[in-house]
Amino acid sequence: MPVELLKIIKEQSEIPLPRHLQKEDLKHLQDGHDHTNKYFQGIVILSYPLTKLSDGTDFFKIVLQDLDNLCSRMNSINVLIHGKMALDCAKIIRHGDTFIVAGFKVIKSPTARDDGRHVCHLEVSEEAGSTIYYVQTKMLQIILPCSSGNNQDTFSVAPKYVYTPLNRLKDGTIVNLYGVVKFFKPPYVSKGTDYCSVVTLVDPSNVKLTCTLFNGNLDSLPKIYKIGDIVRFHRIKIREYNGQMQGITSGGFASLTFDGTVGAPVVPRTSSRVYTFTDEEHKTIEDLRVWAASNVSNSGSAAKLSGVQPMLFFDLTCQLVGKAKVDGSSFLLKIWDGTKCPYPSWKVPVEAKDLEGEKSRLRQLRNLTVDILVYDNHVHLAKSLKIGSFLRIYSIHAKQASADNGNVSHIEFHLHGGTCYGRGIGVLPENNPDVKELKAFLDSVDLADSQNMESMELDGTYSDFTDLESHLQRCQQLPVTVLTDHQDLSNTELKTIMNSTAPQQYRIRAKLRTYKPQKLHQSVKLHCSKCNSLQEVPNGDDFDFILQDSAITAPNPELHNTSWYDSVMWTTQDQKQRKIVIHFVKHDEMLQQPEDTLLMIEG
DNA sequence: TTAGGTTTCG
Repeated sequence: MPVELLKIIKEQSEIPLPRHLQKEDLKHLQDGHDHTNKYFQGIVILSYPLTKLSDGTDFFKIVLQDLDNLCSRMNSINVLIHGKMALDCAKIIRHGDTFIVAGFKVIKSPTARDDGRHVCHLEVSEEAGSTIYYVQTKMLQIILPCSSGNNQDTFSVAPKYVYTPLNRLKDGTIVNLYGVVKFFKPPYVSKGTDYCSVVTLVDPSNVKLTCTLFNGNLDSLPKIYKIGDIVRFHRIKIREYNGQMQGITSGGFASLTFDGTVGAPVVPRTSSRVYTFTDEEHKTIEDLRVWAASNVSNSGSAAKLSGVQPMLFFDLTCQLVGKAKVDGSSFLLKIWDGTKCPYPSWKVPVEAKDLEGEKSRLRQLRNLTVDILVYDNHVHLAKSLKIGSFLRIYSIHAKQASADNGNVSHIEFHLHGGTCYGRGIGVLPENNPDVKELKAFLDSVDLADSQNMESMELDGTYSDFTDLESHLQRCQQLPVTVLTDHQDLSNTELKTIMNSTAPQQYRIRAKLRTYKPQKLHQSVKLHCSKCNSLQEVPNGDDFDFILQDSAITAPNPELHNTSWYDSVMWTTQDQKQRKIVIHFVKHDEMLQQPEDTLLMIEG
């Protein structure tokens, strides 16, 4: 769990907590109990000086009072904060503020008998995966000139940030800014030492800024998941590059990212342990959302597997079911999104021993999973992905592969190398709204239904019709064909007809399984009016052979110089002394300029 | 340092 310390300067009507967290009552805090996904909220009534433990760890102790249990005799609890979080908390905590903590340990309190507080205390640290949400109830009006050397037990300094609109950026400055994400590349491993993410922002000044962000820690780059997300960057360096302003990470760079949807909760995504977030800034986000709704197109290329278009690129939100190494430069991801790809998709052959993932799950979902082959720079990230995690894969190429070598035509999914068009893989957290929606959908998928799909394929009902071109043709047709004839007959099941004796008249409604002739040219025959013989139109190879054959026959002089072409004949200089005739086709009985003339060559 | 938006070619 990320460690966050949320500091709201003014009183806030609603504290933006992740939805999965539930409030825990003071009475229910007991050691040995599961407090996962629970938070405890209290008012700071006492804090002790920041100290160091014997092992050098920073240590800060506070006492929280539970407002819901004020009437009970025992209504306070000790909270012991360790490490970096102790330092952070000591800087900002004041009596009377609201302190909310999740991801704490509940330990028997050795001092309970003496201090009369709760029999347990809470242990809070980064290592324990704790998160603190901190609400400062009163704005401190005094801005101290310098924060170093302050009595931090008494005062905290709320830095006043100034944000520069994108049309006011100057070369060589370090600024704070807001922007709506117009384009982004999810973090990828650069050729240097860091992760890199490229983000293009716009704002109501209608100026675009492309930022190149580097950090050795993946978590420190902005957590952008889609076009239209809103970011707040602090301390980004502005430089001029190719005649345009460019943003680049500077030493103290920090970012917050917000969902850009109007009306969605304003909950920042960040890895910063301490950050300010005022009512004023809350308003800025809401204003930017409204502006973006009509000024930034977020009609990206998101698709479901059921909606993929061959030969196009698309973004997919999905769950990882399996993964396997293929070779040095490519890696296989088996994913599903609960929908069925309407085209036969390829299965990348891998050794069973190389395939990671729960065997029973892979088997259960095998008709709904598709293989995505990722290449080059994406391999490193792909390898690190956890089975079951939720992903957004950006700019997957749905490549149409035609039938050859005994394969039916099918669709292949590639995540090619490079990062053009934001190509890459992003891991979505469980609390992401799109993930929640996908999870709910995956839970609703009737897996028995997909098993039926499989049995259809096995008996050929489906596989005889898996030619991609046929699918494409079928998709282009109207979905319903109304037959106007024989309306007086009701439909009869094929089973009944098979068990009946001929002749009978029936009307059926059935799915097309196969048809003949398979190729259009087989529908046309060559007919000789003299001998009345009927022949197949020759296929490609036979046709070549016939042409070769005619090449050794001398041109027919009777066919020279007609009303619609002029003919010229010459004899080749080689030993074969072939006779070749070129017929220049006339247009309106006139010869054209040579470059405009249709030529027919004989011999 | 890295990348500096604008699809691979497996």
